[in-house]
Amino acid sequence: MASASPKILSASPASTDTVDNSYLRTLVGYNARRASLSIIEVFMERMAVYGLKVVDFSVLSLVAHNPGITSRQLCATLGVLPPNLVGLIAALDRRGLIERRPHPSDGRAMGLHLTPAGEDLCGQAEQTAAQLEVDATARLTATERKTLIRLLQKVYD
Amino acid sequence: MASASPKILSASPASTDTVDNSYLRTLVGYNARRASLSIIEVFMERMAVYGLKVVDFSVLSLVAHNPGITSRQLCATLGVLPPNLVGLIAALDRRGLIERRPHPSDGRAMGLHLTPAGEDLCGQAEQTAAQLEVDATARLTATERKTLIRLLQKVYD
DNA sequence: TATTGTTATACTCTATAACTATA
DNA sequence: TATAGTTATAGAGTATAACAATA
Repeated sequence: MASASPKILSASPASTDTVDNSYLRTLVGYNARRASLSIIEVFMERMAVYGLKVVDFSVLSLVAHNPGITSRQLCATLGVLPPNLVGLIAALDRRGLIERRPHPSDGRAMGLHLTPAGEDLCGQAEQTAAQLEVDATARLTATERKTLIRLLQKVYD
Repeated sequence: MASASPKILSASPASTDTVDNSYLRTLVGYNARRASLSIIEVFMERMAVYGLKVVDFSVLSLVAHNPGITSRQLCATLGVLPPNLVGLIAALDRRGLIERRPHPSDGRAMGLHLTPAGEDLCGQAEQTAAQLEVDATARLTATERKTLIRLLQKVYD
């Protein structure tokens, strides 16, 4: 965005819209958060088409690749607390995307499974996610994208 | 954490604590969010010593490097909405860390400045942040850390 | 005694509408 | 008319405590 009337720019540091954030930009945390938010933003937009929030997508995808997974395991994997997952699971159940079946070996737990409708929606959503990722990181080459993922995993693994 | 009794691991996919999240790990967004959260977690812990939240630190640092900056400019730079910055600024003012002076050329705005106490605290916090960054990304070499920052900025710039 | 799933609830963060005073 | 700062408020996200059923 080219700014208008740059004539009166004086020596005063924050006079117009020029803010010096060069120090914050030296911090990994600042950059990771900014990049994360910019990708999540696109994620939210495109998942809204399916009526899914980001965490809904994560749940569907994990259930798809781990049929019979329990709520407790989802919580541990996604960093969500059990009480906050209850309503989310119930909503996906009500929409007919997942099923809660009695766990084969633990009477307390429920095994989660995708319904055919859930399989279908999850498949579409995963394709959308793959495309979205490329779009949201369009300034990266394929190699850079791989490097970025490798370094990010090195941080949190 | 070594898991106990791995003997009874059967063919059932999500029987114990083994969850397959390999698909999610192919997504930049997932990895960026996980890495971001793991760094922010350490950030919160160490900033708590100064009674600062992450956003408080960002505000102090931006005011330090941009004396006279306005609330509006902080909002634009940090992605915070104006109503949500009001209480935050007021609290830093009450603590004697920043001052709100009338803006020299715009009667509606207030220019923000650090007090001597604010300068002091911000300096300490910035040093803590620099050390924290290295600790929170200890598995990265200095070169990898630089590369990571460059790629993250390429995503959101 | 410990754990799964659940309810109720509180706290924080983020978002929207509307007002005031200045531009 | 538009913008800076503010108030009030609503909504989403995240947190803890406690309970019933089962291990």
